[in-house]
Amino acid sequence: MIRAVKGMRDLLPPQTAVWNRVERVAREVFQAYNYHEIRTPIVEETQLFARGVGAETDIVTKEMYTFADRDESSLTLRPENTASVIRAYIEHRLDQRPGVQKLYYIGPMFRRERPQKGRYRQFYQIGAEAIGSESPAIDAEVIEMVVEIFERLGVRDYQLLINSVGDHTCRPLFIEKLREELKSVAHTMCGDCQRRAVTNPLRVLDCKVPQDQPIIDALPSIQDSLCEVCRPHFEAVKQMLTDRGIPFTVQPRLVRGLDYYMRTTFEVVHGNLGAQNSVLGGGRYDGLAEELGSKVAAPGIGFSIGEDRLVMTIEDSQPDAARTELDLFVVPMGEAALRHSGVVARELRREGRSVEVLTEGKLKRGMEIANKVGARYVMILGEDEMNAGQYSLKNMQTGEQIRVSRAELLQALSTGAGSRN
RNA sequence: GUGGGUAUAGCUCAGUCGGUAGAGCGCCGGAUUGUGGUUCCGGAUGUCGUGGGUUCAAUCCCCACUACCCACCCCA
Repeated sequence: MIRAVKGMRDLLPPQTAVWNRVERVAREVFQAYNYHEIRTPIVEETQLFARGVGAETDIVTKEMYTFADRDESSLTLRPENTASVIRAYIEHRLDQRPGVQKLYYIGPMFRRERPQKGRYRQFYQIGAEAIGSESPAIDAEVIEMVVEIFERLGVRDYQLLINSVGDHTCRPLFIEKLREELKSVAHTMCGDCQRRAVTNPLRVLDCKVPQDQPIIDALPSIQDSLCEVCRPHFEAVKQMLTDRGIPFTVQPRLVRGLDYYMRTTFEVVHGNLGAQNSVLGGGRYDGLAEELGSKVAAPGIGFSIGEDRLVMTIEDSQPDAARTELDLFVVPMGEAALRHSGVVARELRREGRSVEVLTEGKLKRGMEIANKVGARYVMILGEDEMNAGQYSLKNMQTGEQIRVSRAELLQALSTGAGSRN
């Protein structure tokens, strides 16, 4: 048997109904904030991610699907989409368009990690980028927008964490300071931290080993090291979130794994997700465009939602979210009735009803299937009905059955004929 | 890349102290000639993950492998 490759899954109905709802709501929110869709290729030159995401990051060093094209150029399946969006922004000179460019995307990303709960090798992200402004007002608006998506989806029990990781001026200074401090205490920490203390001191702050927590608490906080530019920027973001009544927690230990983040970073975590409890991550990336070779600056901020994880939380908390809907199930009896059913079904479908016509099997079989697929109504079309020029319409919820003419059919479906009030 | 767990029907699982397997749900048919949901009756489906070893005999014991799940790492 040929199976889907490791870490890549088939999404089947009725589960796909949840995915569609998530994507529909996201698009509605993006529309409300004047964000417009961008679709970039799934394959890019490997260089884009090496330079954009960071040559030393885990994503680039060990998680990318990279392969040689037939002309020997190195291509990579996108592990994330921000680098692509910035590439497109530069390539198509979107800086020449008026105002801040507000773009969103929905699509699959690829990282070759060991799969586990909430982590797949092909996973889906819903993300947005606001490019062309350094204003903290944009940061606040972007964060507000993600909260709006969660709210409209009815997701509860999530927590918004924010931080500022500084910029090219203050972050290197902070890292040095941290490295210094760690020299004296690292040997008392877990093995991973001892390694990180040398390779990537910021990640020490992220350590979850309980014994290390008191030590980490005593380490310097980035919040105390922000420079004259970053500090007021972060203060303004917090103020504007407070203005909007959006609850948040400042998490000074929040460090993101992609090199391009600077100043504002944020994350949304949710319980019931297992170890991978981060359902959204984002932040500002003011130097990214230049890193990718742009002559013009393109300061921006963006986020991406782990759609797989978001869908998981909704499936857990809203069991009826995965439900398919069918307005009418038509059961014709005989060749003439089948032909007639096709014509009537087309009419109703054009009026926006979902209609299914039974093509084989007897009436009883039709009723069973209609019941199992959850059809609201069944229309029976047999000899009696054909002769009378009327259809039998049965409300599957109440069991009530009435006779309607072809002209009355649509109205009967709309008004919920046969239902109890 | 590392660690732990699990592999038996479509799904969730039981089971055989070694004698080639069962339940619930689901699916199909019947009781019902033109009426579903409840009920009753009946049915189909498994190379018991793969390969090797021990044995008269292995789904069960031993070895190896593979797959899946969870966790670490890291991230969405």
